Amino acid sequence: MNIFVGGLPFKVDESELREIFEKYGELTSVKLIIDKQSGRSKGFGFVEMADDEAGQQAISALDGTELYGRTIGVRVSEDKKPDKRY
DNA sequence: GGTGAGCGA
Repeated sequence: MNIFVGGLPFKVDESELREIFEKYGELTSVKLIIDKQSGRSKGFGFVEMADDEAGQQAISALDGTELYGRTIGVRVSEDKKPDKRY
């Protein structure tokens, strides 16, 4: 399941994001959005978990919690691509 | 820099 993660401190990277969510289940994908203008984190990212129930638990456990002094927001992500058929 | 939505195989 795809998960949106916002409110991240600009100091975290994909490796840290992965470690955080891996505590609740196996991850299949981790994407931390990097601003190409500055090369730094945009403060949010996406995490895909192998198990849907584990993803729900991760959202419930991590949403509203603090990370490096910042309160993060974790939500379910619908899709990253509109459509790829034609 | 802040409540945010990814762009590559």
